[in-house]
Amino acid sequence: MAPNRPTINDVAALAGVSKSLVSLAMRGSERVSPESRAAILDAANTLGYRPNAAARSLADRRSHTIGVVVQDLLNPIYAEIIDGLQSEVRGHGYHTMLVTGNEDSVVERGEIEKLLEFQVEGLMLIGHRMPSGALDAIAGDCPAVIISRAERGIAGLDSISNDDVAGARMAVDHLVSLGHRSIAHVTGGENEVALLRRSGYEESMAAHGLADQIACYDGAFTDEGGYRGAAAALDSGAGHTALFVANDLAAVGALAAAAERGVAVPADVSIVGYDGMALAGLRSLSITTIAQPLAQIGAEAATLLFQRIDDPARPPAYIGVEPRLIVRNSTGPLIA
Amino acid sequence: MAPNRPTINDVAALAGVSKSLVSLAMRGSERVSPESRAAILDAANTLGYRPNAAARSLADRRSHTIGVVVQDLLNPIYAEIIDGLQSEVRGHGYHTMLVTGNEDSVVERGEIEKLLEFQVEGLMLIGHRMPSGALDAIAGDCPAVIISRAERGIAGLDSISNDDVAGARMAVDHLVSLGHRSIAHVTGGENEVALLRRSGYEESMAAHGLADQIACYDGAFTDEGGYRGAAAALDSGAGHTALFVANDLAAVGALAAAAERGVAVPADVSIVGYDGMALAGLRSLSITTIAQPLAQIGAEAATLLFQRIDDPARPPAYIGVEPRLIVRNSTGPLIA
DNA sequence: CAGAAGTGTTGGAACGCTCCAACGGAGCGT
DNA sequence: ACGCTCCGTTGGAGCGTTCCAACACTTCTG
Repeated sequence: MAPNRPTINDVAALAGVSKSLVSLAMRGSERVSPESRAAILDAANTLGYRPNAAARSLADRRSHTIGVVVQDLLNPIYAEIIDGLQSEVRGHGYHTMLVTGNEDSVVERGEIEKLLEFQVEGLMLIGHRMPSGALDAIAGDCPAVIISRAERGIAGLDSISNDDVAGARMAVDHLVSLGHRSIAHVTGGENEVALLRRSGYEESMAAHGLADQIACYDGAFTDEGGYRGAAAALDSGAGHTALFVANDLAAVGALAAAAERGVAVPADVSIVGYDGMALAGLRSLSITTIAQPLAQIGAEAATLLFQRIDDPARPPAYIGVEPRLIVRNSTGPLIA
Repeated sequence: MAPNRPTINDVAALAGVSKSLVSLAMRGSERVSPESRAAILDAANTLGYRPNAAARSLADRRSHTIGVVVQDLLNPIYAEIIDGLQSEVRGHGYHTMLVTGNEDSVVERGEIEKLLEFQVEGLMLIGHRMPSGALDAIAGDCPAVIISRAERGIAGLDSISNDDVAGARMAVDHLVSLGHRSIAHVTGGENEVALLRRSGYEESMAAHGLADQIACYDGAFTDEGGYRGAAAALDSGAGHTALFVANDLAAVGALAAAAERGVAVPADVSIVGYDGMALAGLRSLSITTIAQPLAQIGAEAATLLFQRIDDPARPPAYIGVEPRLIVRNSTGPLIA
């Protein structure tokens, strides 16, 4: 810890120029003579000068930072989205500030507030749990994009997500095409995405004339939640031959519940997950899933955000990306 | 986007007091009369005032922020550590700024530089890949703690890690006690932690009189790396009956490689991982592992950091936490 | 060879906040 | 009535930057 960090004035003094010129040189301006530039860089170097970002952002009213709020780091799909995000954001010369909401909308609101105090120039909310009223307010303050949830028509707010209802239908369609009829659903809880997937399940079941077979078991978007829901389904005595589990993480838990009960997958029960997280694709899990293009979602979200930063008045945009069925070894034909 | 964000002066004008008093009130000072406080809060509210963090940190030279650099978000163990961290940091009234190094030491250095420009008051490096020279420099600039790697004796730098060598020995000891002799190691690459685990493996093999059985296959700390290394080990024709894989993520990949080859685990080959990530414990994977107390590591790291912030001159501290063997279903006795 | 057009450089104002010394007025004791 | 303290309050300086108008030179232009 240097007793006192060198400032631009120290550099200027050492280099024998004015602070203005140092400022110019540090930002790589053209209009600094080679000699001055060399002297300045030299001085900066020997002093260990580092520009103060707070002062900079105060002076030019730009923080060059965008805030990313992620619901739950423990779900690897968010990490995959963030990976896609980061490179895009860095490419635009911005810095990212990542905070977690801890699946608690109060904490989440607080963290967002903090980000706004930092004058972030844009906000990306990944898998948020906020009521839409709050979103309204946020969008009024700062360009924002919602990832993983469709929010159409809120002024100043763009969103990108896959079509969860369609995806859920694809899962059921797949199972039905394999001959399954008693297809249960392990839910992801009460959040919006979970509800969409659930309604896709119900719709598709009804469309196949299986309305009477609809059975939902409470779960969550965690391995533990999937375990719990699947355990309930398997222990119900209803004789389900297939499970559509709300997400991949939960599907891993469901696999565990099956293994624990000596229920073979897919011979006795087929399991379909959702999200397409990389881990689920490994041969040792090999979970059939409805995959979202995660990295692409991250990258496109960034694009959306920068477009809005350029033109804040632009009408709200929504990008829907297509989920895709990936058949692996956790599903198989119904064995009569 | 408000055309112009309200400032402390706007609030002061509306409330009919001075900006100094607003400043006091916003920070919850005792010495503001109830009437003034009410008027100020009211004005702030109707204007939608939000203090500017940049201006604040410029003025009082404190950012109230600590920077967290994580190597690779895709490895869930980091998420678990960060979870432990965050609550501790929030509890101290600090905010955290999280960036990823993308497993590239140049990017990592750049991100750290950015954090320092933001005047973070402390730095936590999780699983970093920097040469120690660079660490020296960083520690000179800012209180820092290294997580997951022991760095003893660098002034101003604390560190916390588990004992990777001892952990690796435990893994081998466990396998030997099950009767295995041809125990191969799938490495985690050339980084420091991977090398420690490797040397623990070699030491323990030698100690058991199995020096001639030592066999390392190149892998990485990723599922794909584990897959690759395990594939090489299983295809080598050396008849290994056990694999010690550098981390859990890689062990998942190793499981996949085994499954793909029709090699039963643990009947044909036993597999031990390292880290204790939550996912590995699920019944469907059930990987025997050397577990680190992840959340505890995060929390203690935060404690260490705040101690150093309080007393920057304190001699460097190192906390070693004990890894622990967790036996699951991926290991079993050698079947002759 | 005067005036115009650059080039490189400069000091000062501004950004929005916190800190500090100092203020006036109320309440106290003498 | 006087000074004293205490309390709530205030204006101004300062934090480290960027921006801007203006500067002194040099180099062109007609």
